[in-house]
Amino acid sequence: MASETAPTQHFIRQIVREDVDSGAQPVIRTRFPPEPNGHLHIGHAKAICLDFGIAAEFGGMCNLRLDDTNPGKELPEFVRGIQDDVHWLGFEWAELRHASDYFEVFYRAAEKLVCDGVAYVDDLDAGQVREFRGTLTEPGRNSPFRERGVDENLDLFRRMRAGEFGDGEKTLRAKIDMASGNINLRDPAIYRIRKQTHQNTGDRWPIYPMYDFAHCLSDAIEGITHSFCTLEFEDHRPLYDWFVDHVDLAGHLELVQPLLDAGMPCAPSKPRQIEFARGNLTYTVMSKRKLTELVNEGRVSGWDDPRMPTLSGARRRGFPPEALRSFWERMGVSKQNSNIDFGVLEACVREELDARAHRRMAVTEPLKLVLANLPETHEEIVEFPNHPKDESLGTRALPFSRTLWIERGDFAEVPPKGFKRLVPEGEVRLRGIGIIRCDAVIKDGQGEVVELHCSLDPATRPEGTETNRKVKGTIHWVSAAHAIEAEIRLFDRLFDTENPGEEKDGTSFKDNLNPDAKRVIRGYVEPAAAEAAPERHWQFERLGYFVADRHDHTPEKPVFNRTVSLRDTWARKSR
RNA sequence: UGGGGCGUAGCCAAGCGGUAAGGCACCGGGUUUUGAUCCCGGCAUGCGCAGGUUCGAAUCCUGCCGCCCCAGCCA
Repeated sequence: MASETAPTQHFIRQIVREDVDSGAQPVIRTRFPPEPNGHLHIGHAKAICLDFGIAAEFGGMCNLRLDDTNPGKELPEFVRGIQDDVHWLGFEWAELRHASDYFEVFYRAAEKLVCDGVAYVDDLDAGQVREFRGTLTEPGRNSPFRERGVDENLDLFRRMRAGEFGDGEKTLRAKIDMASGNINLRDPAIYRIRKQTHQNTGDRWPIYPMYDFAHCLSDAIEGITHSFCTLEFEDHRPLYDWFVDHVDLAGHLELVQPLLDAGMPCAPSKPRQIEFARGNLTYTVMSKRKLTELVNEGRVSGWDDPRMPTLSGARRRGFPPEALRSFWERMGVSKQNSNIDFGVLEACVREELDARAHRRMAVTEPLKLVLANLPETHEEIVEFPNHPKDESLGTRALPFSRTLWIERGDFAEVPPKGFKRLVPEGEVRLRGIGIIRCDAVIKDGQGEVVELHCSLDPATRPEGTETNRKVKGTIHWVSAAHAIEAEIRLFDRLFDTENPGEEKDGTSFKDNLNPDAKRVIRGYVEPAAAEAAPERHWQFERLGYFVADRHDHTPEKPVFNRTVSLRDTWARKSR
């Protein structure tokens, strides 16, 4: 396992720490609250790590709550996907909830606001509401329906619930302040009419609560102490507090009775919303709209395409969940908008995989190499360690024979300066075998190198007298007669510009797609690599980290995805 | 003369009045049967700018400048 660096101090940890130490919040409760209207991506992983991580760190609990208050956008397929992704990342929720579990409570809470005279039914349509709202610099005006009496409001609201009105005909609004500089406080909508089937509650409700109303009350219902969300909700916080305070679930437990009756224990809290900055990554996009476009237009094979920044894509690509977690831990949490270098993530992936991926040999661009001084029939099995540093990972049997495949790039007739691999008349070490010398270069009619004839120095074999003789290069190989042909999918960054989502000067983010982000080739792998179970990670020595494809790989027809290449200072230098 | 946030190295980020942590990247060097890993060293006289307070300021005060978010019956 990769070594965990000390947790970086950040403001959220400090706040929670203080609340715990002062006794203000002896038990920490958090929640991860996605809307089930799409798939989770690496950006969501930051929130997941924070929500679940803080709870775990302070001995508290974290719920998974599906914020499903807008029917029509939400699908059961997404709620399943979200659960899978959170589990895969390595977290377990205390309770799985849906905001829709609380619809009855929300409704009662809304009736309470009506009775308290701080909510009213408005007949204005969407366009009129917009006109009355004012602008960023001008105050809004009161709706003509703002001063309706409590009885009329209550009657109207009940009829909204009974389904007597059509979509958009009426809304329930909070009576706050149409002149507020904070537009969220200009009589925000609490309920809208939407006669649409809901993914969890079917056709039971013709009206649905708005996010601002449902979210804070859901938090309170679940006894959430610290409610983390992203920066754009900062100006919603006054409204969050307004609803929590005016509804006052803790002081009106009758509102929560439906939950108690349903056997859902409930001790409402006064949750505190704390905002942090999202984490963006270079060379990719995270917006749901853009990701959806890539999927729908067939630019990628699906939500779990290994090039996608979705969690299912990262999984298929071979990014270990531990790497995603250590990545976000390393990045910290702050309120500054950021654009994190994709290389940091890759470094985390390499760190994790270096520690635990078994080594195997594979050749992606084969060139035949014959060890001419070995007998035609020479064949042996060498025992080779799975890891250069961790002996506990054991060994595997590696077949070796007279005819091998090596990497075409490991031979050069006219070597560039600094080249350490095989050249005519030159020597190089064959990994795990010994030192070979290139005696002859065989070419075809076009002058293309098709075969190398080499001789193996027996004294440099592991049991020989000159095992430790030094040569400058070591190359990898597979035995031609024993190697298994495999499909190898070489993945790279999805986009070839740092900020593909910018779309300046009328360009589309899709113009920045990296055409080489996926290359499918056929190569050869040693038998012990082909045997892998799906999702097994290997390091193909000198090439990179690969994973057996979750869906397409079988030992008979192996398919490996390149997760990330090895760090390559040679390629960088010779660039 | 709308409201809310944010400015510390190329990218993240700690710092909470006592003299700029750490990671990634980058540049040197060492070890190495993976040009990997690992190990050592270098990388902000400087914290958006300008003033002020103080023995002492990235930290406090004032004024500027820059960037982000908000006018859904989305979340």
